[in-house]
This record gives sequence, structure tokens and C-alpha cells, in this order.
Amino acid sequence: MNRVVLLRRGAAVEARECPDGGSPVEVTRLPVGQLAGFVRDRETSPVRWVWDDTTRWYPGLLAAGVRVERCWDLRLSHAVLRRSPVVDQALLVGAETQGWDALQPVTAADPALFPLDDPADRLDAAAEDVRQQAALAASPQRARLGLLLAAESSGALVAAEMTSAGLPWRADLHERLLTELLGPRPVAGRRPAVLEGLLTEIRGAFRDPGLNPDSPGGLLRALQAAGLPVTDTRSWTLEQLEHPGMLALLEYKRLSRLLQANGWNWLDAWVRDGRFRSYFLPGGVVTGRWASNGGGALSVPVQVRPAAVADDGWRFVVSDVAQLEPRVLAGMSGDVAMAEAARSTDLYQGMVASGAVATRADAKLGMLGAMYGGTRGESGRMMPRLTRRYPRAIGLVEEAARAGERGEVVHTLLGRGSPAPTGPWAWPEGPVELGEPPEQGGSTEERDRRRRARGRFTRNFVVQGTGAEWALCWLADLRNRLWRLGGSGTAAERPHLVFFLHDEVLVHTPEHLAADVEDTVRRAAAEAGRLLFGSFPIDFPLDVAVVASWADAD
DNA sequence: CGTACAGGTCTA
DNA sequence: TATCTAGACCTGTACG
Repeated sequence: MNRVVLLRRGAAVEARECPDGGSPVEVTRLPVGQLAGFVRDRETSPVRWVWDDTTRWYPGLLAAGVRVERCWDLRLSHAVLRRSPVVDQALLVGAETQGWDALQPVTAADPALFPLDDPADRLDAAAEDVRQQAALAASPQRARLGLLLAAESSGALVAAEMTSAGLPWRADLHERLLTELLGPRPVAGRRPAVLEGLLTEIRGAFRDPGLNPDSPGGLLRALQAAGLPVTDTRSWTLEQLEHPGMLALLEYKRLSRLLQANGWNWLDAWVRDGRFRSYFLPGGVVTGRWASNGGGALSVPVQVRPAAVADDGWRFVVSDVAQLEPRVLAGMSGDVAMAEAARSTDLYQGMVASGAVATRADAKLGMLGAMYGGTRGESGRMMPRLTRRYPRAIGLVEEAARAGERGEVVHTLLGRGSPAPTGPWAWPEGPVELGEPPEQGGSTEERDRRRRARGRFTRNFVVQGTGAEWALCWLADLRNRLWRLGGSGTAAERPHLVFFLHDEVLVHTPEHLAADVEDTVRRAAAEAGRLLFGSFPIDFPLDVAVVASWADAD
């Protein structure tokens, strides 16, 4: 596979052709304006583009109508390699290490090809590429790590393509929903009519004419003045209480949340030309999950999903994995008994059928406790049963927890490392960082609390992180298959990814290809399982729905 | 007046 | 029928 390293040289771009990753045999210099044409031509034969950061190169290419098949994202790969315990860090160190460590993605709404005064321009991508290839080649886990880096880079392409495409969003439907629930859009600075009505009712019921329910402190004082025994104002707490004004207050909180998070201001800011465009940040979470930036893309409330509607003649294929994390745990630990329970579509029901636990609720509670570190109550009581029945799976998360409590680093199946613990007080026997402030809150109880919290984090890290790797492989393989499915159609005629949410993907597709897309999504899931777990018999069944509106998928 | 944080609520 | 993992982002409020 030929690699072509792209470097910025002022208003020009330098492309270094490196067969099989060796030294460059050909160097092409071209004006920035000719880059898109150059890439389009070069894409007719297999090539991997090596660049500092996908968010700096790909949006401009997409705006010019150019898709690339594969890339190597040096920023994302650097972040993985720098924290991986299966990498010799000495091979990565260079004069520019700090610069690569600090490099941030670009998420400007303006699809300008290159930002001005970019710290990336002071870094040598070709030299970094050489270091990364050497570090990867020397790793005892180079196959798995190589898969992770390829998938991470592919995810970067998907993320840029999803922002470019946008999630189809009907602002008219969204506005109708808002008007029905809140009343007509008010002038700036005023509450909608329905909230005003509720506010009057609440102030009357609590005999507090100046009460502002949006002020947690003020609301708490008003509740206590009314004789209610509360120390917080969360809805869950308030639901337990009896008071004539409580229903109105809970309704106010529900509608106020809708207005603040996904009201008219949100529509103005994030929906344009019938598309919700947010930025996805691959690797944005330490576990390897994606973060997002803009519009709260990872927490789009179910309440407003009716406004996500496919174009005329198109459909959404909405797919999510049932119980991804317990399945991943079974696969990575090689726990045959748990894999057997996972053979059914409902893993928790499978655990009941095998006699491991009495009810589905017990199974779910127990597994969540095992993966999140819940040790109290019902969830903790399940652990002995689960440990007997699934010794390898439970043993793996327990060992990750113990390692975290000892202050050690853990890693995912493909080699993504957890962040090292910080702070001298948590592990006083360990190396003390220079420049740390004097120890604060360093009582024995506080240290134990922090140790246990660290154990819960590392326990969850290995499962959530490997789950993210499965999802990344799923996404990357799906991207490739969808492109082939589109035949020779133009980008606007092809099925394409529009949304990704940890274990759920939305594909926007011409209606006549929806059945093919469904098949494709399932094939990609099976391939992701093979990539991570080889021939180990663990299934990843999908719930797939072909719908006109996202809201119809549940 | 701008920044940082607390409290709350939505997601998987 | 509970306080356990990872986030984004809103308002109000305290602080400098």
C-alpha cells in the first residue's frame, strides 16, 4: 500500500509518495487550490493519505466533492501510541513530541481548507510518521495495535463525512412540537406562555411570588420553607414528595429543560438547510469513545427525535447492538459460558436460561455491577453467583479493578492505555510528581475513597474501551461496504452514515436500497466481531429498523 | 464584566 | 425499584 504524506508549505502542499511506507520516491508540490484535484486523481489506485490531522484536511476535500478511501491520522495515532503500555515510548520521543501531544482538532463551522496560524504547521508530519511506524513495528502487540490505529483513522474519515452530510432534520416539525408543548416562540428574554402559566401556579402554591424555579438555590430554599424535607432539587427527588405545587413544578422543569437544551435557540444554532450538523470527535473520550462538539449530539433527547426525518424517497436504517459491553467482555476474556449465554438475542435472558441467575432483572443488575463496580445492594449480591458461573469474565474486570486500585495502568484488547493516575496523595508510595501542591484531604478515608473510584474507572475502562473498539471496527467496515453498495452513483445518491452514538448508527439511504443496507450493517457487525475476537464464538446481534423518522426506531 | 464552578438533566 | 461508568451543555451564582 503506497503512503502519500501531505505537508503544508505556506500556500502550497507537498505530497511525498512513499511506496510501502519507505522513503519518498517522488515529491510533488502544488498550490493549495489544486489539492482536491490531485487527491481525486490519485485515489483511482490504492493509497493511504498520511496527514497531521483529518479535521484539518478532509472537510475541505469533502466540500470539493472528493472522498478518500483511507488515511493515517497522525494526531489520533499519536494520542493512542503515547499512552499505550504495549509501546516503547522511547521510539516516539522527538523534539516535537510536546507539539503533537498538545495538538487539538479543528471544529470551525467554516470549511476553509486550512486555518490561519495553525500550530500543526509547525510540526513535521513526515518525521512523526516515521516515528509512529517504528513504534508500531516494534510493539509486541503490533497486529492489534495496527488494527486500532487503522480503525481510529477510518473513524476520523467517518466523523468528517457525517458532519459534511448532516443528520436530516425537519425544523418545521421541531417548531410545531415546541409550539404544541410550550406555546408560540416568545421574544428574546421572555418565557413561553405555557412556562409563564406554570410559573404563576408554582409561585402561588409555594406562596413565593418571586420564586425562580431555574435557580437551584432559590428553589431549594422555597421547598424547605414549605416544610419539605429536601437537600437537593432533582426531579427524581421531587417526585417522591407530596405538595399541591409539585406536579406543576415537575412539568415546569421538564419543559424548561426542553426549551434550554433543544428549543428555538438550538434550532437557530445547529439546524441549517434541513440538516443538523454537529462535530464528532473520535478518540475524544479517554476510553476511546467519541465525544462531540456542538448541539449536544450525544444526548439528543428522545423527545425531539420525531424531527429527524429522512428525505423524500429516502429512509433511515437505524441499528444498535444489543448488550454490546457484556458481549465484548465475554469475547475479550474468552469466557465460553458467557459467550454461550450471549448466543441468544438477549444475553440477560440467556443467563437466566442457563440457570446462572433467577431473573432477567438480576442478570442485568449483576452485569452492570460487574462492569461499573457497583458493590452495594442488589448488584453486589449477584457477584458471587456470577463469579462462580463466569469466572473468566468476572475475573477480568476484577483484575482490572485491582490494578487500578494499585495505581497501575490498564489497557483495552487492542492496546489503548488508561491514563496514568495523577496526584501524589492517592498513591503515596509511588513516584511523587514535582510541583504538586501540598497534600489536600489526604486522610486515610479520602485515599481509600479515591482508590476505589480509580478501581471502578479501570474496571469500566477495559470494557467500555474495548466496546468502543468493536464499534469503531463496525463503523469502519460499514463505511467501506456502504460505498461499494452505492455502485457508481454520485455521493448524493448513495447510502451514507449520518449519525453514530456509541453502539448505534444511522444510515440515510435511498428507499430502494434499504434492505441491502440492513444486510450490510449486519455483515459489518459480524466482521467487527471477527476482527477483534477471531474465531472465538461470540455473537453481536443487531436491532435494525428501517424508518422514515428516527423516533420510529424504538 | 468575564471566567469558573455548581447543580441539574439528557445520552449510551 | 438508588446514588455505579463515560460524556455535553444549559442557567444561576460567586469571584476577581
